[in-house]
Amino acid sequence: MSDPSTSRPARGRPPRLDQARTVETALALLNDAGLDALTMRRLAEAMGVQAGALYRYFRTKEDLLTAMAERMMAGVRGPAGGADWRDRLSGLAGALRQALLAHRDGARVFAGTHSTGPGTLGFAEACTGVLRDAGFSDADAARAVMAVVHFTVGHTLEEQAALRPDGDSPADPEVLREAVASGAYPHLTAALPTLAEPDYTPHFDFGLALLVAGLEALRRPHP
Amino acid sequence: MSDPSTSRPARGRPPRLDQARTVETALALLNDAGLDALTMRRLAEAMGVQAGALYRYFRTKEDLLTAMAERMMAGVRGPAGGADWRDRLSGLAGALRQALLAHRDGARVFAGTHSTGPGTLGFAEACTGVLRDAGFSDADAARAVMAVVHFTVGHTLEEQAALRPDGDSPADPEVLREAVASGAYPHLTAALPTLAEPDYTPHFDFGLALLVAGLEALRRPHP
DNA sequence: ACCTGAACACCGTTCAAGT
DNA sequence: ACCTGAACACCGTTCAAGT
Repeated sequence: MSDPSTSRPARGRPPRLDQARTVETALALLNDAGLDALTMRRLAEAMGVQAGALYRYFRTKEDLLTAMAERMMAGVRGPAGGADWRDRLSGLAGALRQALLAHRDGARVFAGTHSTGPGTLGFAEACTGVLRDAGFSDADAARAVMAVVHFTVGHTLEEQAALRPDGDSPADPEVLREAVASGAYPHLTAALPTLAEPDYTPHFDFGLALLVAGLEALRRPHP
Repeated sequence: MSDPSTSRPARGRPPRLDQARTVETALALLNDAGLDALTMRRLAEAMGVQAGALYRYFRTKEDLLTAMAERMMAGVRGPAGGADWRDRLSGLAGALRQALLAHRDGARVFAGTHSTGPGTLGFAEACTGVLRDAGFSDADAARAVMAVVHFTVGHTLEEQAALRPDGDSPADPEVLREAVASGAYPHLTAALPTLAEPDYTPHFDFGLALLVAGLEALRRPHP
């Protein structure tokens, strides 16, 4: 029952690779080049190794991406325990958004994987705890956490997609402005100034406030 | 100013390919094999043509995926105009979810593209119209539509990911059950029966109701 | 005008062989 | 035990040449 990380005799040459350093390098490569350019070969090159060597530490590329998502979730914390449940939940959702924004294509990596590591589960545990402690039922707390996470991921997916314009085709708000100029979309025309806003934080805060207000209404059914 | 679809002399051999049929075939292939197996070569084979020929109709694979997303959005309608704004908005969000669920990996295709076609814009116009007609400000209507769409996409992404289990690794709820059994996640343990629920419709309805209730609260600030 | 055939520059993954 | 080298079975995309 000895801890292998301290007691293993380290027979043979010390490895040039390990999971943690590889994940860290992969996240750096992600930031530099984006998800589409993150290939096993390029990652191997960054580690000074052949591509095949990576498969001693990750069964598939998907496993690597899952480890990257788990690493992004490690250390995602909301405000301290004293705060109001509304602020704690909003804080956790905001911290999730920031964690995804911290790496290029972070939301895409997160949405494309299903980590069950301590970072991811700890975050879900914290969110659920805030709502259960606030008096919500187990089922309502579970569903509310799902709603908040799904909204946050959906929002950040869009935010990061808008963050890096297409290169060849014109930016999204431009196309929208043009299409709307035909006069066929009067409501979108009115909404355009807000839709074309480059700062996504107010959009996120608005949606999150909607969810929180909805939860509040759940507890005071008769206004 | 003649309509080219009727007046073009059709010189040369009639084309064996066209955009609409190709998109239709691609959506069928998507349903059969999933997004990862939808390659230009396989699509070409299904159309009885070489892969290079597709590039006469779609500049890139991304253009094809965008056309597929636009096709999925065509004909997405909510309930008729008489209904209450709450029901109309919920109906539109539900119709969006159903449109994404109608094709395997539909949410992934939608989230990965940015159609500015009439189907997509028409849907956004309808959503915005419901809220503006209900008296919400242009900015609130715009942000509320974004929140509803982002929640719906995030939710359906998860729903479709859960829909087809991994093959090799055990299903997600199973892993969750195991991790939670360690006792380190008391709140998740309580939430587990709901989180592991295979029917996602109640989860969707709950999140959507939260957003709608939040919008209601926006109009009656003092309960 | 429309499509073929063949190529280019890549992928993820596997595995015998070296050290 | 750890990594190399080389291969396998693919990709998206381009483009001269055929019809």
